[in-house]
Amino acid sequence: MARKLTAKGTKRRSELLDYAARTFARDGYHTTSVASIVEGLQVGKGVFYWYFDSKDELFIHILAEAQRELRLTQRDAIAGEHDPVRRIEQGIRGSMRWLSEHRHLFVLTEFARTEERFAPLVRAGERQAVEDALPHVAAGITAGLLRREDPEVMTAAIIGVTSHLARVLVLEQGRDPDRVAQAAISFCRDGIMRAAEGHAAVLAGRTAD
Amino acid sequence: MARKLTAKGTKRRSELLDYAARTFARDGYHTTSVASIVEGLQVGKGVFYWYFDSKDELFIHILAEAQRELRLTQRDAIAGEHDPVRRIEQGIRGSMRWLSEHRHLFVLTEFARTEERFAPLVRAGERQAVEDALPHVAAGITAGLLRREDPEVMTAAIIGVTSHLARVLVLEQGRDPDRVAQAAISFCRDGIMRAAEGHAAVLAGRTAD
Amino acid sequence: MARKLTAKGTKRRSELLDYAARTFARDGYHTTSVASIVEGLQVGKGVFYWYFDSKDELFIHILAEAQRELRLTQRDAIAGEHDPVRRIEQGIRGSMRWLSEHRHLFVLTEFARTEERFAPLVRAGERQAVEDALPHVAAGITAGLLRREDPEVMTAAIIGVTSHLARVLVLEQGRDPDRVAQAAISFCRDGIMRAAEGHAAVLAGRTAD
Amino acid sequence: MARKLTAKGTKRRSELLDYAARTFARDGYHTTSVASIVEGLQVGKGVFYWYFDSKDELFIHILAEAQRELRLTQRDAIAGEHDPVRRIEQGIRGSMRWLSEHRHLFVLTEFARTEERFAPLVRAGERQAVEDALPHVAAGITAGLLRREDPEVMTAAIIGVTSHLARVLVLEQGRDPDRVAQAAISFCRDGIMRAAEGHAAVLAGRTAD
DNA sequence: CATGAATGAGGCTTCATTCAT
DNA sequence: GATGAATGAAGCCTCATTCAT
Repeated sequence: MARKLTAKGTKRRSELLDYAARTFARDGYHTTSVASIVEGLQVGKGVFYWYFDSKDELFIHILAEAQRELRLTQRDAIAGEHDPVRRIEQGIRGSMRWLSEHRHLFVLTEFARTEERFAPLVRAGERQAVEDALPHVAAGITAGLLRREDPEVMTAAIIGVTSHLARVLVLEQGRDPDRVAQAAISFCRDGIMRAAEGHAAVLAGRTAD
Repeated sequence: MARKLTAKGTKRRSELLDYAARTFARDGYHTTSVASIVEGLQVGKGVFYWYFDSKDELFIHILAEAQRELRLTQRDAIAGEHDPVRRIEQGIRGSMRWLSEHRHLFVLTEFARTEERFAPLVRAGERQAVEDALPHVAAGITAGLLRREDPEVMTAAIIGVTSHLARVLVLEQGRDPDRVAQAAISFCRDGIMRAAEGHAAVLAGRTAD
Repeated sequence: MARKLTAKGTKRRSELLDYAARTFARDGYHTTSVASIVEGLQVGKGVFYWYFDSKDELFIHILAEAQRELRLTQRDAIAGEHDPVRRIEQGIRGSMRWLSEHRHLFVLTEFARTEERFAPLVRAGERQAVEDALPHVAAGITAGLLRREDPEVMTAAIIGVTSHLARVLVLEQGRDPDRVAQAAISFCRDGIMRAAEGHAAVLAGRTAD
Repeated sequence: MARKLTAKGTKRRSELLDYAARTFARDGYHTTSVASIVEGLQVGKGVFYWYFDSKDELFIHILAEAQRELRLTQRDAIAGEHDPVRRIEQGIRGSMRWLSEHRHLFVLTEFARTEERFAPLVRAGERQAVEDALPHVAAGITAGLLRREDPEVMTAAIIGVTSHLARVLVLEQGRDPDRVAQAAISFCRDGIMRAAEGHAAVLAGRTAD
């Protein structure tokens, strides 16, 4: 593609992008036909193929854009923050808010994972996310703030908590994203155990298994 | 359907179920045609429709069966364990092992969420999972073992950690499921923060936000 | 086919014949599958092909049998009657009664006409019906009882009135077949015009067209 | 459907309608595949579904259109005629001519009656036909021109004569429609009995049954 | 005789994509 | 830039028929 677009053209293109993304998310990628997209926008079929090479290309574009935006949001969220723990917390907050505001893009990632031609993109994005967060976790460990565990595992766990709570509590149950972010942070920080003595005892039991 | 099946028939049916599940997982639901399934099993097309009403019905069946099996595995895993915390830990171990052994069923759930005709099933299964785990979390709180937080949130977070680590570390990176389970447990128990003093300080900062 | 059948076999065969005929009539020939027939009778598919070579053969058999029965009914109805006009009347009565009692066979004839492989059978049956009735009409003319018109046309018209009233008034509206038969007879005998002088006048008008 | 069609599109659509109707009539509805229709018109398979939602929908459209046209023809045929008897006669003439000119549509109605999803349409059309003709018959009775019998029965009988003679004499035997129409009229007017004395005698016999 | 299982051609329909205007 | 029309491969499913047991 890479066409030079007029102002009107640019607008058309984002309309397509946005409408398609929402429809894909609501009805599924395969269930949504190109015909239904152009019909929904009241334009001819030619329009679609004027702006995009194919349905797949359009989808990939949506996906890439979503990843880019989420990443920018996270970057903004932690800007000006230097404490590694706070950076992580702000990252969680930023992600949660973005996910709640772009819920339709969330499910698209999920779908993309299920087809081999799209999956690499998702995996790359995920690796990127880990790479982005990893330094802060590592710094936290180095600074003696965080538990001395495999930082990659920790990072993955944080992402797991954040995205799952986003889906279940924010998207499905409609809870307030900031509150949920706070809960995710709290969980990630301290886990479920009551602090103090309890630890040692149970850990002892564990080791005995 | 609900056909009376002979021994041979029962076997065929499972073959179909299993082969289809693996193919759906590998290539995607829509990308896998009924034709390719029967071809893979070297049988005529009619065989498929002798055992299943439709491709959708088959898929739903696979999904339901997977949820049932995972649930049974979890039940078995915590059987004989009375301590709530240990129950949770064993639940995580059981789930992780099952997910690693049935990785193909994992991705199917992910896909199912992306189409409205399948999504309700997934959501129901997820609610079920929360309901199954919730009592143990609640019991842990009552017993003074767990932090006094919204038990539903905690449960969801545990599930989020478990499933995400299963995917990223076990399925994608091929790590040992038992080790990953242990890591998940550790994260869920204690979070990322180094115990002791750190807490109060940062929490104070948090409140000031 | 032409298999030697045991007593049980003969019964099975007519069960199939009857059930198939009713189902064909209710749902249509193509819409009724062999599978649905054997299922409705709670037998295996082998049974069907034990008694009949094919679905088409079965249908043709039903058709032929129906024509034969109707013809026998008509023969019985006019037996012992020597007056040509009365013979016609009794033929109408007999037909009407038979049609009302075998309504499902009625619609099958209608369908058969729409496919070239069955149509000849229907046409042959219809020719037969005309040939059966024609002599009585001809005799009526010779005897000076009936109008001196093309007897074939008259015969066809009588059949048309009978079958159409059977369908609309008896089958669809549920009226009493004997009453309808009487109405058909009355119409065929005297037409719609009031007797006497009216005729000439209008006929004169007609000729002037 | 309800698509905006260009001139070319409108033409295509009629081609499909017409070709399909003729093929359905010649070979039967089920025996005619969508594939054979588009092949016969030398177009791609998609063309069919560009203009119609389904094979069934197309068929229903053909049916409805045929009923509409026949009705218009009848209306035209009796236009300018005020005498009820003449109206009936002209109606018969018009119908006969139309049926002979659209013989392929005739058999389609017959088929439609044999499947429950189409049958209501046919029955509705038939009721309409009766309703259209009924007033003239009733008027004829009131005016003392027609025999004082149940007008609905008379109407149905007239339709029965007309359609049956159309099929047997015009379509199957290829006789001249105008001549057949005249014969139908004659039959409907006066029946088969020679006028005058015969009546009373036989009617007496009838009553004695 | 009878059953459950299997076959595979063929039917209807969808849909990404292309094209003439 | 845009439209309606067209293409045709491919998908899901049905069903008459056959076969092993």
